[in-house]
Amino acid sequence: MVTRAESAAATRRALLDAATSLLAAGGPEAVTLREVGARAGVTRGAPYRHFADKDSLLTAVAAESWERLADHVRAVRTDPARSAVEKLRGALDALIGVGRAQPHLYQLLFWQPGHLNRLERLHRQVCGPEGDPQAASRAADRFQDEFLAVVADVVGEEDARRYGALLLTSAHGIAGMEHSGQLGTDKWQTSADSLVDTLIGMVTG
Amino acid sequence: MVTRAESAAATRRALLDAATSLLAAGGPEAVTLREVGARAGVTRGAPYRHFADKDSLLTAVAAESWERLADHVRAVRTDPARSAVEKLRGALDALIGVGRAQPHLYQLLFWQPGHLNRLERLHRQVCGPEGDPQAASRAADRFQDEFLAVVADVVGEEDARRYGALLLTSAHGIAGMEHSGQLGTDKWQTSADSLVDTLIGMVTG
DNA sequence: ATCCTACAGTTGACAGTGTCATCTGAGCGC
DNA sequence: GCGCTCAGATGACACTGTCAACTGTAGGAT
Repeated sequence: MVTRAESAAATRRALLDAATSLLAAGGPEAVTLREVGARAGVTRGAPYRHFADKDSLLTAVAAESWERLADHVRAVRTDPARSAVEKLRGALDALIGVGRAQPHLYQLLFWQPGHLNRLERLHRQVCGPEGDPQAASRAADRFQDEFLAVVADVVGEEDARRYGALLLTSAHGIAGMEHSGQLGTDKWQTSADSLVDTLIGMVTG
Repeated sequence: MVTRAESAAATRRALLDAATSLLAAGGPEAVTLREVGARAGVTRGAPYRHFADKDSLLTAVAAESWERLADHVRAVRTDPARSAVEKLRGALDALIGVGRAQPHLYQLLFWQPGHLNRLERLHRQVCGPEGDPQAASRAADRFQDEFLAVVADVVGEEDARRYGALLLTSAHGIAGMEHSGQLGTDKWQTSADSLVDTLIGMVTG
């Protein structure tokens, strides 16, 4: 037998897994609450016991992904076998790799939180904190902190912010352009990896 | 009195204007064919006489926006009052400016075409060309050509591709991060404009 | 002038969707 | 044991994109 809390936690986990899987397979349009519920073994109304609405569910998925990304960068950063520059490359590749392997999820990471926070933040100020949509922002923050630490190991503390912002935005842009297929053309005669090389060369040279 | 062709062209124009307006105001979710039709003075079924489906309508909106962007960069590039570096700044600001002023449209520019082309290109190969979804890609191509020419004026022909790709992806990343609100935090202590400065300094210095 | 055709636009219908009010039933404190 | 709480089920509603069938008129053919 299982306690009620355990059952509820398992359902919530199953809902998140189902949403993540559907998002990866077919984008946000494919994430329907009915299908999410079905894959989690519940019906369409059940998600509303765990998330305010569909956007909250997707925001929770984004939060988990940010957490994974932050953990990964932390693991890279504390790997004694890598040099500082190799760690930087690992961090950049991590972000771009998500864009490449899971474009829908990647888009969610940078789109949903911003879209939500603009409106929901005001909403939370009125209704009081609910803890949910903040989670994505905090997780993204943690990723940025890890990334900043990696950059600091390469260019030093005082230049970390300046170069970190440039590196992060550039990596984000590379991922986005690659995702939209505008880097694959022979017009630019380059690749994401080559651009990362150039980027790293700029801050180390 | 108006001819039938004139009437149809006017309706198509009104549909595009309505879709553009709705997109700017409330994002893709707010663009409903019923509301688009209502604002254009027709009913919900009318758009299907001009566009295959909702995605085609949005792709047409994206194509028009790419055209405007390309025209703007061309105007900047051929402005005799500006230096080469000032032209580069103008081109970068144009892209970032769209991201700032019309985030939903900006997202459409880089998201929809890539998402569609991946699947639709195969579809067109079977059903024969329809001319519509290609328009967005061609317009985006024209923008990139203009941008490439601006970059060539600064760094020379042979380095234009290499630096052009880096500048374009970086600008895209800056726009995206600013849009998602992740540049506004005091963590980075920088701004989109400041990053553009750094970027230009890197390729000119 | 009359018929005919092409076609822009209308209308009714259908399958899905997110969301909510209401109901049900089982875990758990008393 | 009783009763409360809450996870989940269910019915309903408004709204969406999409298509088949229909209507009316511009404009060429006779």
